[in-house]
Amino acid sequence: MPMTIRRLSRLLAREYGESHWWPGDTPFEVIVGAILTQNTSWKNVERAISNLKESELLSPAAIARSRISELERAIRPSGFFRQKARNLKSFAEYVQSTYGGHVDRMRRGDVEQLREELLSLPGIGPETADSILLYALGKPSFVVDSYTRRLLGRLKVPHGGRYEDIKRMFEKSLGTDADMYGEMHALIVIHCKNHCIRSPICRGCPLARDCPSYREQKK
DNA sequence: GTCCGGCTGG
DNA sequence: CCAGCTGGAC
Repeated sequence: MPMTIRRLSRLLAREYGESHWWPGDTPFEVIVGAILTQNTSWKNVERAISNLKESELLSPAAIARSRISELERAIRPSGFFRQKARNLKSFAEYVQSTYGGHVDRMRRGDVEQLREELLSLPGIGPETADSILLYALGKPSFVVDSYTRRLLGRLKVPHGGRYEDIKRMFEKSLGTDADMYGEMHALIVIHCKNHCIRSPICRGCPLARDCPSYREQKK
């Protein structure tokens, strides 16, 4: 049976249950995490966020008025610290000037327009924009990451290949519920960390029966 | 395609 | 020791 998104979500949910994922005490903290975790393990992001807390640098206002050098020192454990410090500051300044420092006000208005707005900021690409929309603001905007691409590739689920193509494919199959999107993306990450890593661990994989790559390999 | 990067786990 | 990390900009 060819794998569909619907079937994939059912199999992963059965295997891993609910994840209740993306940590963060406030929406702004979730956004900071989304920027810091770019191509970086969450463990290192936790250190960086912990440093920001100790330095009282976890609000748009505080970051907007902080010095880049101060930010760099705090977020150094999360890697790419020079660009991420600049990007954090420009995001904080954007929240200050556009939303009066209130992240919650970002929820108003059209999702597509807000997405474009986020994409126009430095250091905010498609995945980070969608992570912010989904996990910080609760908007139904599906997140596509390298794990998602790898998994679809192994399962040989046909798709256009571009970010927006994959995003739309998931959104068509999953309805318009933000919680469903969040859960699905989380399940994909958990699954790929467990099994669908670069050199796959197919023993015990809940998708093996439906995975063309597994069947090829077994020959 | 290449660069950015400290840190973790094997 | 070194491969890889829930990417993005150029």
